[in-house]
Amino acid sequence: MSQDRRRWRSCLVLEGTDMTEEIRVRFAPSPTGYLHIGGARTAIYNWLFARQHGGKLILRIEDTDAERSTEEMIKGILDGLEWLGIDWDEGPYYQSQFIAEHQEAARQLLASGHAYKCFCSKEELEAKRELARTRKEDYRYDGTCRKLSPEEIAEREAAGQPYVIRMKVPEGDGAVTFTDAVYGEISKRYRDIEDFVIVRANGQPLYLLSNVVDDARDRISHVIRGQDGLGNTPKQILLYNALGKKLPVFAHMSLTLDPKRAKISKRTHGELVAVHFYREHGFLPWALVNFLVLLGWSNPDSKEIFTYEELLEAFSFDGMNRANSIFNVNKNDPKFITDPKAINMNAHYIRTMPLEELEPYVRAELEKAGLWRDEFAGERREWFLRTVDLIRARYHLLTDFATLGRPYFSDEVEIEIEAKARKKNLDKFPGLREWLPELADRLEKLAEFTPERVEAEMRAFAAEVEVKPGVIINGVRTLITGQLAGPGLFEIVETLGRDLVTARLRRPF
RNA sequence: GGUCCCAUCGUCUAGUGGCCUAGGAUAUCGCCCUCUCACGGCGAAGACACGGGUUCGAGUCCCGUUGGGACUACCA
Repeated sequence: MSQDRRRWRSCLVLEGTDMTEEIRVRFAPSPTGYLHIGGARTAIYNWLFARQHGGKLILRIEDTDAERSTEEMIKGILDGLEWLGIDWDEGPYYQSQFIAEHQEAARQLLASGHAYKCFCSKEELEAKRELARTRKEDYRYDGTCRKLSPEEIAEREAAGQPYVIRMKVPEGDGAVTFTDAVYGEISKRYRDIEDFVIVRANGQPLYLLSNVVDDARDRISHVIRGQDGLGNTPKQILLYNALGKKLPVFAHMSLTLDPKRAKISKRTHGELVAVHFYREHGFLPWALVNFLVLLGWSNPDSKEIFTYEELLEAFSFDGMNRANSIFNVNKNDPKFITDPKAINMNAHYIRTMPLEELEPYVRAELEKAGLWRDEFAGERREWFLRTVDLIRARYHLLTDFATLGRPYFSDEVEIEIEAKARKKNLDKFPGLREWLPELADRLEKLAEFTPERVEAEMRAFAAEVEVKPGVIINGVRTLITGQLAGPGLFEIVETLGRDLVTARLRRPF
């Protein structure tokens, strides 16, 4: 990578657009049923760029692949965006509604001599391609129909021969050259571009054409998309020029790969790469956004945790990395359901965000698990928030509140005891079978049930039965929470309250 | 195969020719804190793909090799 590329990157963004012109970007997913993290990342960058410049984000569904696009498929995408907090200003527009316009553009190209009708059949083409392959030559459409005389064309048309429309790529030594806002100057020689098809034999326009026509109509000023669009950009530029449309600024972003360096996809990774997977597994939307924005982008002072405002301030194409990045998921890892850094970021927000902002998320988890009680939002709200605050530092996912948090929010006595905890804190000291119920009686009689008094009582009790305080303390923790680990015991005791604590202490184990 | 793009710790990355004995984050390990586990604090280990140039000096510039990725459809 050359370093001078960096220098003009920031200027370039402004260069393509004078100040009187609106910044308009678009996110144009095909309706695959759900938003995957690669798409989400693209959407995020577009959204940030629009918001940063007071521009507009247009949502366009590229649904021309009819079989694949259903109402539900589209909804999956929209839900994902909405959950992430990405809002758009126009749309969703549907590419399929503009097919006539795409066809009209092709007619215009035909009329202006920028395109031509090609009567070669698929079979002929395949044969030529095969021949080239056996000869180890590289194949490009040979332009047979480009040389057809008007008479020959008329003749074939009269005979009802089907045809596709091909773009007439300029001949000679020239090249298409453009400056990408991330990748710098990209150049592709005409001779390396074949006369590509823009309209099928059945009259359906191809993506390359549709995309350009749509972007031009929607007055897109900056095309921010995955690097997989980089190779097609020269062809699209040819189309823009032939159509007499102004070029947008192109900004391609590196791709997101899996640990085997393959492009992440629904096929090979399934749910793991779906935004809704993260939603269902207890991610905070902003934590995901924050993580995703860092996948391929960074800022000079290495800041990693951003508020929305900070991100708007900091974001720039200057920080885009041109190298693809790896989304570090290891299926089968019992400890990490996804990239450890993503989880860490989620945990960071869980333990540091304002309690009132966390509250609705925890509530939703508890509701899902049947642990929610209305009083948590009413007379016990203060207790609820304090309890959330007490346990959140060791949770990584919102779902932890419903699983690991169960002993805290449920008033059932027979809380399940983890095997490891039972072994280490209960079984190891058989005396606890007598001591713990006895301790329950003593706690019952305590004048004041405060952390201080409970602690004093327990330590005194430990001294009486001649064991280290830890034996009693850990035994109590295990019996009243079922867990090996957790907050300080006396805080737990205070949160659970006397009745629950003594009840759980008296159960046999 | 052709074209284009890319290459710094396991992963995300800083790096704009001397501030680099290569910095941060995460993950891992250790110590401190402590009733446990986290959090927090401190520390350890861990990278410039390779080879040539250019230069007084190269992670940084150039060339090559290797490796990876994308594009290359009458898919989007």
